[in-house]
Amino acid sequence: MPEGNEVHRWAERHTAAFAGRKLNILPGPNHRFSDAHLVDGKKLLKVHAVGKHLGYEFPGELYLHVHLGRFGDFTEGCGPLPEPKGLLRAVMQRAGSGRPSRSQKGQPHNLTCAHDDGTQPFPPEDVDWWELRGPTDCSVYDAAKWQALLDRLGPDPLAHEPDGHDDPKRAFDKILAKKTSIGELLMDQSIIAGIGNIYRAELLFRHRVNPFTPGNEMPLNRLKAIWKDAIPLLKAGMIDRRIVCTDRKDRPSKKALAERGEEHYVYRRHGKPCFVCGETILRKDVAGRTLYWCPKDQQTTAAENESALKPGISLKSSRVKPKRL
DNA sequence: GCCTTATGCTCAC
DNA sequence: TGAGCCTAAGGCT
Repeated sequence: MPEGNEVHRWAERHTAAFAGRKLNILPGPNHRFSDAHLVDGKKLLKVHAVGKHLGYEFPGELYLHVHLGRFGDFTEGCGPLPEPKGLLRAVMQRAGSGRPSRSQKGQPHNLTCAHDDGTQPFPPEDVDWWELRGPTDCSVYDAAKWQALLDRLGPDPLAHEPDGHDDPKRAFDKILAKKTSIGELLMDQSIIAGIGNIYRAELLFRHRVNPFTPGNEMPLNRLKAIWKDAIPLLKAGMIDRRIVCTDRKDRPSKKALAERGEEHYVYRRHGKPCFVCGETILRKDVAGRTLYWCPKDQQTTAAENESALKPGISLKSSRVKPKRL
C-alpha cells in the first residue's frame, strides 16, 4: 500500500537484514510466484528501490522484482514462519534460519515492520524472514528487463544513486511539454517515480497549485519548489511510516506530533474544513483515482468545483464513466 | 455479513 | 478507456 517513501524504507531495511546472506525464497501456496527457484539458495547482494519498485539483486544479474501495488505489504519476523495468509504469498528467509534469536523468547513473531508510532518492533539484524502478501508483481528480472524498467521510470525524489534518477530536469521538461493536468502528471511514474495519490494531493496543496492546471502552464519555479519540498516530505514519511504532510503551525492542535486526522491537508478530508482557510475540501474521480483539493487555497474555478463529487455520492457510482481531464 | 474504499498498474480493445 | 487483479479496514445494516 505504499508510495515511494515506503518502498525505499523496505529496501534499506531488507538490505540491512539480508544482504550478504544466502536466502531461501519460497513461492506461495498457489504457485503464483513460479520464479522463486531461480534465486532460491543464492546470496542477496543488495536491495534496490526506484520509485515504487523493489529489486532484490542476486549474482548473475538477477533481480527479484517486487511491486506492492495498492494492496501488497510485508510482514517480518524472527524464528518460525507463521501459517500462510492469503493466496498470493512469497517468503524470503535466511538460509538455515529457524534458529532461536534473542528477540524470539520462545514465541514466534508475526509483526509488521513498524508500530504506528514509528518505533521498530525489532532491529533488522534480528529479522529472519519476510512474508509478502498481495503484490502486483513478484517475479525475477534479468539485467535487460531491470534496465528497461529503470529507463521507463522518471526521476525519483528519493534516489541516492547518480544514475539520472535523481535529476528532476527530465521531469520538468516533460511536464512543461504537456497539456495534461498537473494533477494527473504527478501520478505518472514515467515523469516522476514514487509519487502516489497522497503526495500528489498534499504537494499540490502545500504549493497552492490548482490540480487542473495544464502542465504547459505550470511556472518552472513552482515545479522546482514542489520537487524540493517532495524530498524531505517523502523522507519524513519513510521514517515514521505514517505519512504526515501538515506543518505544525497549520494543525488545529499545534502539536509537534500530528494527532489523528491532522496528517493531511486535503487527502481524504473531503467535506471537512480546510485547516488553512476553512473552506470545504472537495474530491473528484480523475482517471480512476480520487483527487482531493481545497477550492479556495488552490484557486480552482467555479466549473472545476462544480465537477466535484457531491456529498453522499459514492465513488463507485461516479466511476461508470470516469472523465479524463 | 455486506458494501465501500483504498498510498497501483497492466492489458485488451 | 474499461476490466481485472489482489488484501484489509471501516462503516453500515
